[in-house]
Amino acid sequence: MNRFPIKVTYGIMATIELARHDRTIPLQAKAIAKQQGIPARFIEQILQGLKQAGIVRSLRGAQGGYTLAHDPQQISLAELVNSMNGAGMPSSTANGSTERSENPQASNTILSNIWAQLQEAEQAVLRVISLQTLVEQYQKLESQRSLMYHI
Amino acid sequence: MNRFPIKVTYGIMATIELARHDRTIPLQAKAIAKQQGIPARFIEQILQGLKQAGIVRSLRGAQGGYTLAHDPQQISLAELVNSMNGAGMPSSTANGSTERSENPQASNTILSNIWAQLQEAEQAVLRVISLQTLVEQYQKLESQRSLMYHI
DNA sequence: TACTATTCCTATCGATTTAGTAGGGATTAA
DNA sequence: TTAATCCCTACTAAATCGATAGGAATAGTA
Repeated sequence: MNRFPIKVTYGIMATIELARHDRTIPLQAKAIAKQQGIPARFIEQILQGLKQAGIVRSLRGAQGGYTLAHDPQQISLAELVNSMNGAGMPSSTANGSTERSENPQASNTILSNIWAQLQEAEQAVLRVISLQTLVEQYQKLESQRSLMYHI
Repeated sequence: MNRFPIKVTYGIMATIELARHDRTIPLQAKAIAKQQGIPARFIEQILQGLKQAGIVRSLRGAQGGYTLAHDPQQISLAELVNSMNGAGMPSSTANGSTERSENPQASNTILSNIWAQLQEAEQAVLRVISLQTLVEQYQKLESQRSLMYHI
């Protein structure tokens, strides 16, 4: 059961697709959408966010498209997920303080602290997974799938 | 920054309040609401969920209310959080399969696996924190707060 | 130059979830 | 019998999620 927001899921699928593609040739949003079965106009938005985060580069105009800004080994899943959850994404709240009331209650202090621990535990998992690893897992699963059809 | 759903936050606040209270005497939803500044009709619903999960017991009628079902040392934060996120809560989807499409894509397999790792990391953090610990932290912070007023 | 393919920017929209509110029935101590 | 309490169900406003839509800006190519 994958409970990542669909935006995060799509963003990761897109970067996997970019990583599998020749990095010297831009890959179009439309091509990624078709390949991975993602709504084209939606993946455009997500790619904008990934660009803002410096994870992908873009080239406009005919023959334009997107390329990875760095080597797949240098991109951690933490970077990917954080860039799509947090600020900088098109649909993120531009507002400065949408914080929940921040009452100085003891319970709030305690829960904020526990929340921070959970965040750190999550980051620890995500930091050790690279895009390269994802691509390798992807290729493996895809080749298994093609073997299935062979039987 | 506390980003637990407010339902979870309130539920934890309520159990802390119950743990601070004489366990042989039921504490009313209304009293908890007043003490912790939670909407009374809302905390009622949440307490229903905690009851279904076996975390609190209830007594109906005049002089009724809620008591903890177990010793605060025996109740982990994992139990609390899980009981309020998952099934059994009044507002949970009773529907059997609201799963997201479950397409057999490789990317979905990979992300499901990573999601499971994140869940386990979260549980590992929550399992080692007991309600007793929360109460101790709460008392400490409250006493600090009363010292502040003394200066 | 004109044409076409592409990214980029902003707005809108329907469905779902969240955070409550509301009404009233069931139960029980006094 | 009455008042206090939990219990059950429905409703609702606001936020968030998962898109869709229109069109401006840019760049390669004929």
